[in-house]
Amino acid sequence: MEYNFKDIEARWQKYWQQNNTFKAEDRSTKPKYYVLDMFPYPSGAGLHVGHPLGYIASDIIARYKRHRGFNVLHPMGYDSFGLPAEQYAIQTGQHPALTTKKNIQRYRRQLDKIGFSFDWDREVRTSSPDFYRFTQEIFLRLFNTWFNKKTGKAEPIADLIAAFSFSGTEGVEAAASEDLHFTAEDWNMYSEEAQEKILQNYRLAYRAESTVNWCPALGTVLANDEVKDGLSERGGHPVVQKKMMQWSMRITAYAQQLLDGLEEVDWNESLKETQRNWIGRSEGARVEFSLQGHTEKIEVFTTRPDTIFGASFMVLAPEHPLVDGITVPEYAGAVKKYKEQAARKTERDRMADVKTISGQFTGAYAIHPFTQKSIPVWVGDYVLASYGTGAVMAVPAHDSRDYAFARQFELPVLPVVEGGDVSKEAFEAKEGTVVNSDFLNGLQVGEAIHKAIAQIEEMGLGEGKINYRLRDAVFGRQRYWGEPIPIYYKEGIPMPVKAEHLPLSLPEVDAYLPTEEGEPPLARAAAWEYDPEKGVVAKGEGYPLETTTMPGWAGSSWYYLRYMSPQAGKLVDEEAVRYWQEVDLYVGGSEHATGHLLYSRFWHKFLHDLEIAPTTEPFRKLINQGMILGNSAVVYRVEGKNTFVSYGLRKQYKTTKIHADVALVNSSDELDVEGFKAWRDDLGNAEFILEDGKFKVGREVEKMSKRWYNVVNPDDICAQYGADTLRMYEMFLGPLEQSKPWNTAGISGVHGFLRKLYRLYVQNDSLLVNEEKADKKELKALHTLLKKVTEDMNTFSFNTSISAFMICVNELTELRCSKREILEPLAICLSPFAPHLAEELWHKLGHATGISRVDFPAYNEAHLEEDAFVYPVAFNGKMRFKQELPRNASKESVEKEVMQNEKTKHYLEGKTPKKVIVVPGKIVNIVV
RNA sequence: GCCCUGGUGGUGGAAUUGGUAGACACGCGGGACUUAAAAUCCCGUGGACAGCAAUGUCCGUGCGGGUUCAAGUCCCGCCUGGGGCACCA
Repeated sequence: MEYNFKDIEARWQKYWQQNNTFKAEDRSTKPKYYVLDMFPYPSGAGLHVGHPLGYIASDIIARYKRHRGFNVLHPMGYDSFGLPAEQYAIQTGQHPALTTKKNIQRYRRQLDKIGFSFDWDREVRTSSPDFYRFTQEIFLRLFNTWFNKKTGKAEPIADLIAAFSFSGTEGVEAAASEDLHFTAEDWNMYSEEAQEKILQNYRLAYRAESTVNWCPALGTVLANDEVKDGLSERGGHPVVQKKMMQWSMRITAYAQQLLDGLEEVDWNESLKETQRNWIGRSEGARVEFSLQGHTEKIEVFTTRPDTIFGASFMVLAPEHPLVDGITVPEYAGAVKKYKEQAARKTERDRMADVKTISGQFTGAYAIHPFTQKSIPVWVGDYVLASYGTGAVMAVPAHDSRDYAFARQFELPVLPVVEGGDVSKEAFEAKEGTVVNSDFLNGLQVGEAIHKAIAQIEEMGLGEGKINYRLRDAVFGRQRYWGEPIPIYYKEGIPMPVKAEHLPLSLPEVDAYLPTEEGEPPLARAAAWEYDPEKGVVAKGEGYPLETTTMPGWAGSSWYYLRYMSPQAGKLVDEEAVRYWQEVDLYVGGSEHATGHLLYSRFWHKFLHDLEIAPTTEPFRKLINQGMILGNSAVVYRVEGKNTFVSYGLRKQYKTTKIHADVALVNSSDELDVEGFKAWRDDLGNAEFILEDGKFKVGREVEKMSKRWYNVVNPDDICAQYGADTLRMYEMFLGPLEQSKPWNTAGISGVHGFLRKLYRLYVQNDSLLVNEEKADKKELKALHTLLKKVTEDMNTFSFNTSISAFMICVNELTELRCSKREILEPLAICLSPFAPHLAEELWHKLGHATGISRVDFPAYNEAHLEEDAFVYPVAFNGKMRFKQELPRNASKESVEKEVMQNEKTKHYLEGKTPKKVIVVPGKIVNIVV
């Protein structure tokens, strides 16, 4: 019997399930290893071959670590709240819970076929009330916490209230939306409502009027990372800026820690860089400029305080609160008009419009703090209200945007750093000698920045300051299919739902759309009010409950902790968490760099402050698997006709491209014409212009998507070649972290390898394995493989491991080696990659128990050694011939042997070499 | 514009980190077995030139320089694919 993967795979998948083979222990004397995949959103389309790529890699590591004696936690679950299920519900009226359940079942079936070693007892689903009650608990903990800058930690809001009633804001250093000042008397006199309003300024989960990304098509707000180029990431709908009362997360409190934490994790550089860019730390100074005839001052933030003497005008954002107050009557009309015009522009317009410079003079003047000269104050939309202070001191000589503005409105340009020619463009380099700057003259830019800040602080004009680009994350979504926010409103004051009433379950609604008044879907629920004694009650019987739900990233920000104790009746079981600590290896796509991976670090640091999470970072090592791209097939239709032309002849016609289903194309790019005709109604009577009797398609590499008909389903591959072939082929395709197109053509090589390997053990239904002693060559073949695989486990270079397997098996086949001494370790080594086949072989070798926890065979360097080294002999660095020499020969004797060789003499042509270089074990180079 | 990454045969990709470039696989060409096909096995396969031949010589890792006995690998200057940030002061 040939290698019958169908039987083998079905048998061992059943065996693993029945024996609970991959159950992880929460208490163990073994060392632990936690290897995690980013859990999927169970979409209706099911899995394509790109999805399992990362899961296969993590499964290889998980299985390998088990062989190495680790207690491995390798769980899987579903990120099952989300927009697609909800939109499907809107269209069909089906409850999203139902479609989600169906999709999960399909995912599970597909995953099971590939033979992963997940501990399914630990499965989590973010949309399950058993899970989201704890997501809600974390929300309440965030609500009840403020960030103390002095300790660098989250602390109970009660402590802050105590501090306020004792000494007001004096001595309090808190992360806050606004810098507030009041005394203890003030605080104690405030109404409860006023006090709560102030507390919202400090809570880590808080409500605030903020400018949000509103997507009218989706009817909801979006976080910054969910917006790409002014369009929603899901669906690509336009997004506009809108002011709304919103729940937010004070992630900015942790900006510095999120930045610093990147130093201690083992992630790739580009991902760290993406997060650094997103956090966007910039060092500089806050400086106040007085205004002529006003007591208010304009505050600016600058990273170049050294250029302050070059400040020749100031620009306020159109939304800046001082604009109206300082504008002189004769400019009032023009300023008003300008502000309106700016307000009409969406974020997208502004971005598309970077080159048009617009602005308006206010008629007001500020006073330069050092020269006392008056400088004009303008309004301009290139200054953003949301960053820094919403105002800038313009130094046109050394900032290109200020420069463009100055040129447009003919404002003075004063160079203060040597090295540029400001007649053409701004000189922005952070180097050179400062000039025309009084006490800064002669200093280098770096020194001047420090001195300027020192002087600004001494004169009480401001201070050194660090700004971050990172914004607080909008947390409320006007949607149905998400975690309800456990808050009710008592006389308008947000109050936490009591712990005993969690989970606050999603109510039934009659439709999944917003109400006619524009309220979120939850406002439709018949029972969506709250009584602190009874819990959720019907309309009119309690206080109104919050109607927005949490965003998609809420559940995924802590699910990795839940896997440690998935059945615990509390957030986490302390003992389990103490044992598992953190995720040792996290595998997932880099598209989550500024979303999930940042938010979960934020929550983790918060939970660490509460002493729930033992570590400061959640994911020790992170690997981004590349995307598997689709290899689309395109056919060329002659314009205006229902005639298609083969790829090679397309240039002779005027054609348009049409995607064809890749299932209709064979590996030589030939189209199944009859299948294509039957594929779509309009193609039934299509004509085809062939080349050499065949119709060829063009190929294009694109994202794998239903839309391009280029989706390859792993089920089909499993049916045709088996899961082990699929697993190995996906790894063989190329480096894990690289994106690459799927190409089914190459799969035969890997499949052939597995059959060849099988034939080492079994032929004609009988076991070939014998008990003879292995010889040197056979041991070398095996140990070369063991060494390569062992080393590749650290670098995730599974593609080269598989090459090593092929070399080893080719060699053993050639040697006709079927010795147990070789084949037993070979089966274990294969187990992480092709687990079904490895189990089968292990069983055939006579072992009654499974292979999964058998010790991984160690390689022995002694078996890799050769009796003789083959030294390449080079002349002037060019290789000419090779010479075999004893392994333990000294440098000198190698040199002597080589110099006496006939060929050497031939190449030397009687000349004496200038130099002879012997690199032991590598090369001999003779320089003539 | 700034930052991070890559660029190697017809294709996917190797190369012990400065030491025989192109491992392994696909594809292609040739052969064996077979009535035939499938399957399997063997040989060849970067380019150019010379030779009946074994073989030999030269050129070759995006481009141009440099360091070195020796460069895909290190340094300088460009070109180019992918990703991130972006009127962020």
